[in-house]
Amino acid sequence: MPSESSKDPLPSLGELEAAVLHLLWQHGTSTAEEVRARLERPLKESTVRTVLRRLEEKGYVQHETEGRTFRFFAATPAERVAERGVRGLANWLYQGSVADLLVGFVGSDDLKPAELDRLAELIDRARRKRT
Amino acid sequence: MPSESSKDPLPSLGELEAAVLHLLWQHGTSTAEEVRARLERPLKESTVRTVLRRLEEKGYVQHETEGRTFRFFAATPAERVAERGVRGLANWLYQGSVADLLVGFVGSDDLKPAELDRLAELIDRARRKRT
DNA sequence: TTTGTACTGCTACCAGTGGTAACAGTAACA
DNA sequence: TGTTACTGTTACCACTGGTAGCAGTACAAA
Repeated sequence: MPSESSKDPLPSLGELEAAVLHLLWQHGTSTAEEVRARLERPLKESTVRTVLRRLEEKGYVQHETEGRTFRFFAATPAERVAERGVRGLANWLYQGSVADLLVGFVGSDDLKPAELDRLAELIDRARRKRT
Repeated sequence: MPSESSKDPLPSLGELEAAVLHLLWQHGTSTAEEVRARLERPLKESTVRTVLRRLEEKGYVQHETEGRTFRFFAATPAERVAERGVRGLANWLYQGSVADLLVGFVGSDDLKPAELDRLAELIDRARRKRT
């Protein structure tokens, strides 16, 4: 897949950037030091702050100031990233048809019956809401 | 989304690489010159051949020799790329659960009614088949 | 036989991105 | 007032992807 879903507003992420964003999703608002402490890799704090700043420039993260300390939080929920990703793939491979993209999955053994049920219900609810 | 679904065997593609692969999917086996002629951008043939070679190194493309000419073709069908892509997203965002990925996606209100309908139908069919 | 043409093989260059980090400045606190 | 905790800025390096030139080689026409 292309590294980026063409020119949509969510740029792609490196591995470390992704890991940091994950930590923010998992643990909520955090300081740079907290993020650093949670990372597997032993990194300098300046490294972590650079990554956080880049994530912020890319729009994935925001921060608020508490005293003189920055507290970072994810500006983009995982669902939105999921959506962008799926839509990017669909655009790239199937002229934007999400259904075409997912045909293979829904038809295969990838989804357990319970999951299918859950999806069906969600979709039903979304459809009702939209009428 | 991360530029690559971690360490899976299908590396990410640049924009031109993606365009070339698309042309191979669309038109089937082609020479470098044919690919070049079909690209919107006016590029030197050596450029196109470099791209083809890189795609081959990455495993997306293969070639056969016809006389002294290389004929390139896509080694990976679009469906496989789709699968890798979706699975990569699921791994990254939802510990591998494609169902969770879809749940977040469907819940995000961003699907058009027509897409919802098609998805609903796909899922319905899968459910019926599975009983 | 020579030479032009059509290919491939190899190499290069440059810009952008991401990982990693040092260093300088500044506010606060002991 | 010196140390401590932060932020701001800058740098460096590796890798990737777009773009392309040039050398070599084989075949075909003259």
